[in-house]
Amino acid sequence: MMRLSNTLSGKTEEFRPREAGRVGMYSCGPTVYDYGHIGNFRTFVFVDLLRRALRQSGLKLNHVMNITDVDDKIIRNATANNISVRDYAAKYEQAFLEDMKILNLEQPEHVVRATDHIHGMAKFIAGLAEKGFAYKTEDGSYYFRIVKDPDYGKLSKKDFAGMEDGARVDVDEYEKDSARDFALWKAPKPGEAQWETEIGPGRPGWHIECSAMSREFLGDTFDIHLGGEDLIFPHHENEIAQSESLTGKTMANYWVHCRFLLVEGEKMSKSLGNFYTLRDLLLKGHKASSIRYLLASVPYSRQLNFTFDGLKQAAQSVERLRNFKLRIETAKLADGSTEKFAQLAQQTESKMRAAFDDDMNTSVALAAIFDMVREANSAADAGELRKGDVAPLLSALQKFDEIFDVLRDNDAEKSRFALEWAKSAGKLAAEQQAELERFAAQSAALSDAQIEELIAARNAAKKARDFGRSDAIRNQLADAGVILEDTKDGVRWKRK
RNA sequence: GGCGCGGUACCCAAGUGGUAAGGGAGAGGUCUGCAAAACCUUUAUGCGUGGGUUCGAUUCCCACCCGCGCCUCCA
Repeated sequence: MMRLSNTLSGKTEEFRPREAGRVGMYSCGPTVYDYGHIGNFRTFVFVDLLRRALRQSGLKLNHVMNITDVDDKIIRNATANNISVRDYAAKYEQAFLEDMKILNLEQPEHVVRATDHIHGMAKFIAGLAEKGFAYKTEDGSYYFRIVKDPDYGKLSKKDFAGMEDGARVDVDEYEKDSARDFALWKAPKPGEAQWETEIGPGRPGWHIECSAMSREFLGDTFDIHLGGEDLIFPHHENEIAQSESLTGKTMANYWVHCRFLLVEGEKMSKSLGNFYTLRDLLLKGHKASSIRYLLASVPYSRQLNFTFDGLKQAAQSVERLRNFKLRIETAKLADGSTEKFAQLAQQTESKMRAAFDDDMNTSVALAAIFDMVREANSAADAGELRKGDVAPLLSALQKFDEIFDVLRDNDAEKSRFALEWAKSAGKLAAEQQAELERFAAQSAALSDAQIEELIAARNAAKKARDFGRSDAIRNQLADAGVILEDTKDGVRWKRK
């Protein structure tokens, strides 16, 4: 059974789904006002890892993720770019979905747009108003009345009881009863997106969408609510206030938050010049798998220090795992099998399972798989590995990759995608143009059969001790992006 | 100021009241016509500093120093 850090209780707890074998979870998705940055993706990678681990442990998932496609920033940016809010948001929603694919993030069972559920939100607010938790101001906005909710602050551990209502009201907040009250519904303003609803015209506040949509898809109470740690307050606190005030029930049993990502030890920010979108990194030549690996390698309950050195290290680590897989898949081995490898593989699977169960400790899971790789490599070097040993080892690798998903090598096509995107957006630097051409040349260049043919020719040349010719072939293949490895068992090759 | 997290080798990073996982880098080696790649071995008498508890602390307690987060839009 998995243990998870529950912000609500402040403890790491056994995860017990409400319904045996099934888990209902909600994760806060992106606000599509710009391209996603690596901080965003740390959280999304974590959510993806958790999804996969829960499923691997036998649970059936019902996971909802929202896309916030109307908010202040979107409206502001759309206005600045002189396009409609709808078109603006659609562009970045599309980009986000592309980025998810680049990072091998699975699609949640339900990806829901805020603007497709406006009426549900209006209805939700009407319900709150009916119970006295919401009030309407003169301009037609609605606010949540915090003094009505004695539990307010329970997630973020803030004590609002001592704050006398009115004593600290900011004079600028003229419309609200209390400075702490938050917007549920914003009255229409000229030029802004707005909807006609039963509570009047306007647009939803940020917090209400998650309350309304989670309830619609998951019910009054569900198992896990996920998000970045910065959402604890006010966003998640407000979701709880809205949902629990309306239904009188617990909204979610487990509130799990991913810690922040730092860049070179500092908070990522545009002013510090250490702000990177996923696409920035791909255009700098980093592989999608390196990025996913690095983001996955540190447990979510710890801050992750993202560095370019770390990214290189991650690339090496991924290579090591891929090379091992290639090695045991292609090795020429004697028949038979050895009990110790079956045991090793079995133990590795158990260790990984235990690591995931222990609050998604990905570091420990990685240690387990690398231990296996080292032991199996040693044995293979010593000639102890047999044909029958390959299957259990591959099985353990597969279990690993069902969660981490870094062994498939489709990095080149993803980098190429990013380059082509940059080209169409007019952001392509000269060296990136060259890189793009190189990709084009490579993919057009050689078929597998042609590669095999050239390798055979090189082998023949080597046998005839015509090293000039064999090296020329090796260079030709290298130019085409094919890397050769001479091993005891013959030549192994892979595309770069 | 309030609340919370962390300081472990050159870098990233687990972990535990009983003597430091894993990865990367470096060094050495195996393999090779050479090279690359691959693989192996190796690298912290010590886990921010000072006290305390204990037979024993990196792990618990106290103080201090440093870094980070939230408290306002933010993954």
